[in-house]
Amino acid sequence: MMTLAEENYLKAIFHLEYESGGEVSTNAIAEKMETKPSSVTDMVQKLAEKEMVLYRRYKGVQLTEEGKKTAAYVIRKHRLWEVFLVEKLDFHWDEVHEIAEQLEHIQSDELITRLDKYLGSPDFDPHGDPIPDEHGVLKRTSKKLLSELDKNQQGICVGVKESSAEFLQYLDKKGISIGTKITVLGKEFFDGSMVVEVGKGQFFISLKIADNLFVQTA
Amino acid sequence: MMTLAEENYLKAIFHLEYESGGEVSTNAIAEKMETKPSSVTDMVQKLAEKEMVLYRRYKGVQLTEEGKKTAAYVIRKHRLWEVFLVEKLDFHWDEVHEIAEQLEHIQSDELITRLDKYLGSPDFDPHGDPIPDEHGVLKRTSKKLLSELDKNQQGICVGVKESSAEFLQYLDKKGISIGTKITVLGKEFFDGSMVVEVGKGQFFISLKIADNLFVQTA
DNA sequence: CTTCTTTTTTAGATTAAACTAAATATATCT
DNA sequence: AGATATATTTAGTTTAATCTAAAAAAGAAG
Repeated sequence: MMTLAEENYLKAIFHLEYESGGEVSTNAIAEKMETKPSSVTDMVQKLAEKEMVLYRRYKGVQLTEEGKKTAAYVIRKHRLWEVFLVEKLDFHWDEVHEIAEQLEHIQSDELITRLDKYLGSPDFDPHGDPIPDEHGVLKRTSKKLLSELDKNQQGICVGVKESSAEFLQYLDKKGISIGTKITVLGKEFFDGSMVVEVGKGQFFISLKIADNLFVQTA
Repeated sequence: MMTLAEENYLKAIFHLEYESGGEVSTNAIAEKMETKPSSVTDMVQKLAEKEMVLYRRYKGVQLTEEGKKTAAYVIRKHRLWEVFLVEKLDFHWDEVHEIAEQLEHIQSDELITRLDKYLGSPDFDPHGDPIPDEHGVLKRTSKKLLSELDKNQQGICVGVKESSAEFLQYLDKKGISIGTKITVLGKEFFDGSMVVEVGKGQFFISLKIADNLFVQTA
């Protein structure tokens, strides 16, 4: 069995591998986990003994198949709970992360099987991130930043990159929430600002905003 | 903040105080927690420093008001989650204890407020035990064992004392589940066996069965 | 009111997960 | 290549929660 701390490390390594493609460094893990590199070394050695990662001193870490499966399952649980919190308990999408961070460690396969069915086996969480299936496989997603869209393209808002209270308030004011369709009417080259259409309105959006908003394209 | 272990000790002490009325002994706690008395002493001293219990060496322990409130809240969370598991996820009543044992430690007042509302603010859990309200107050319950009923009395099944798979199968076969009305038609003095009416049927029940079934009386 | 038993506490050790400080690899730069 | 900087690991501590074994207090019995 995995401890809570071990599960959190596996999750962090999983995300880092996804971002970088290859092996993951001790420092990168330490930064993501908000801990010291020496603590990471300790833990990584324990995970290597449990055959959850391949570890070469001074070189880096890589998840084994077993490690990947375990990490994906924790992420699956996290995202399913987020769906539950938003869909059933009416939480706002930016309030659920910390609670899901706790719920993801509840140990009961039966619970997750039933929760998944109860929620209608969703493919994405409230932030637009894909939910791994029972085998740890992630659905391919076409999620990208609004700033990456070109003139005349459109996308559906699926989440935010960093959610400060002010930013979410701004979105509310502009009538943007999950599922809102956004069309790029114009794009300035020199500062990346845009004019977008949302519902019946049109307005200006700065790069800072467009760089912080995830959309899904067709 | 309370740690997971501390919360479990408070819960155990709460239940023991309820059973015995007065102060609780180190040994009693050790037995309930399935741990050694020396571990209990350590923990009880920590809880005393946090002013969750009153502790007099060699004498015993007693919850403070703060300790009672904290324990009742953990129990409230446990029982609300049990309702969720049975009502929403269709778990059987005897499968939910261990999962609720984990869920009860999730820290988020907002979560519990919303969960309670979502479940319709239930007063009892699937075992017929009362759910403490937001202030830690327990609804008075008239829950008793079926074996305590006299001839011609009736009760509504609210739970079981010890739930083995065989026993629950037996109940299923006889058409008894939560909410079933049971009327005592006759009671043998020398062995405590009964004849009961359930729905349209009448049948014989041994003391062993009647001693294991909780009913609520008017 | 001593003696014996039981209960409770103390002292010292262990494990998981973190930390600090020091040592050792690896990487970079002139 | 040699010097310096950076990354990583090791060694030794700390804290929470447990344990075993030994000591001390309380309760029971003659």
